[in-house]
Amino acid sequence: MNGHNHKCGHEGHEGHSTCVSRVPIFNHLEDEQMAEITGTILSTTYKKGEIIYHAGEASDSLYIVKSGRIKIYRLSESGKEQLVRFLSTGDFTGELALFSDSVHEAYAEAMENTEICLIRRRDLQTFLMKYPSISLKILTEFSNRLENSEKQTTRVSTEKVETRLALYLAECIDEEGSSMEFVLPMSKRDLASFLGTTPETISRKLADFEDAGYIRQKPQRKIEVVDLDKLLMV
Amino acid sequence: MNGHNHKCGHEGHEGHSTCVSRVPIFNHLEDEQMAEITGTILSTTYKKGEIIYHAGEASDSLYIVKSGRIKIYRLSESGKEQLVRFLSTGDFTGELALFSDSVHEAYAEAMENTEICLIRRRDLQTFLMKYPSISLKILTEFSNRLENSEKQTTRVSTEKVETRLALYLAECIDEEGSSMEFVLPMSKRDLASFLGTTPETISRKLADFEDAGYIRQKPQRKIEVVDLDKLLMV
DNA sequence: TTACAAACTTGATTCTAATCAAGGTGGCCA
DNA sequence: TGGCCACCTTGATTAGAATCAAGTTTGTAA
Repeated sequence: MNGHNHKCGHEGHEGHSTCVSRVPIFNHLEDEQMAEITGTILSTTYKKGEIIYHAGEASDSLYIVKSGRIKIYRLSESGKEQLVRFLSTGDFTGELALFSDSVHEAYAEAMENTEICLIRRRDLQTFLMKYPSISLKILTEFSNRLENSEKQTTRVSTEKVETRLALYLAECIDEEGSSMEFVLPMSKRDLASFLGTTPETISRKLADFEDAGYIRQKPQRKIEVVDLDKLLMV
Repeated sequence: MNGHNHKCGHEGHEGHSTCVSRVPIFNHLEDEQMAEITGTILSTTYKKGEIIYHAGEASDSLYIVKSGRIKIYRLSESGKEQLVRFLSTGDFTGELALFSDSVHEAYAEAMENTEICLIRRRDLQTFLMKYPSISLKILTEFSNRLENSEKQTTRVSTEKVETRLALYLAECIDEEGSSMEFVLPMSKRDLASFLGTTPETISRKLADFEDAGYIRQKPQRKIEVVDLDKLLMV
């Protein structure tokens, strides 16, 4: 395994003690319950670009992001890369392998320097039986993820690139609150991989949107949506 | 709601009492625990073609298939239908709405006359807290489903139709055990919707495979795979 | 058993997006 | 600050698959 690995918890190490208390799947527990979990957690750091786990590797831990950003991607049967999702603070991954396969099907890569908390399968299963509310949190997270994944499948199956891109931009705006401007959270290259197309096509379609007056592209991956309605009518 | 709905459990109604004991998410429990769950279950029947739930409808129940077959499909933003999965005896659905949205995102339709067991959200949550092992079963099922869904997204995003179809046929053979022959579990129309293509293209690609000597199409949706290796090299 | 509807096949055409190719731009490190 | 590398853009071409349009087959119900 890459990265620097060490036990944490009872050493009074500030950075680590907040690990459990910060993530949604645990922070609803009582203090002493959280402390119990903290005691079993391992902490690891990864540098930008390092692989956290890769497909085919046996898995026996849940990975929780303490700080930093991670991207999860898969390789298709023919070897092409497809971006699945991004994780940031509080998100977790590795769960597929924990509950079924025991082998990772995807790749996890640190996009910047990242701190990860690890819970071993055995410990996690103990906690799940002991504190059932943790399962409810994970079930909620899973069902959201499943919903997203199925929606994505449907879009890639039935919409053309233009529409997929427009919908994606609209979702970025949604998350932004009231502002009509946002920063693309990834390179266009990655966006292409995420939306199931090529960088060239992304480039062209964005240019088309701009020509049509639906959006305005600004420096530093900033995009201003000028006419959301028309964009969504594409 | 469609279908005929009635309480079951303590009436000694044979068909119903086995409802809980037959499904994987419950049948590992003690007899009296299963009996307790059975007491809260509602049973419903649907005729072929009836809609069990539809997108946008509020959801407050988990649906378990007691007998029959169900298909789950979604409509994309532009109104095209996409088949997501099939359920048969012992499978369950409706969970997305239970753990997060509370509104269905997909449609469930009975493909033949079907018996469904319903557990209300409130009851289910009680049981999940009381018997944590149920959560583990559902988590396992979710993670499998998530894995499938992400694999499907990746395939549709990165493989051409020919490859997707070949991979699908190969998976049918896998499930078949040692036989090199299987029956397509759905119409070609549905298969097209499932694989993110059109019936015409399915028809053509299967004809191509047959011409190339990789498969043989027989009456009644039967397909014999003659050369699996070459099929997978497509 | 016939008749009808749904499912399927095949052909011709069009369209979308991938691929190939060649610059351009910008960010970052030495 | 200069140079380099990764990212991005734009153009030309090709390929894959959708669409449109007839037929043909099949399953099913009267």
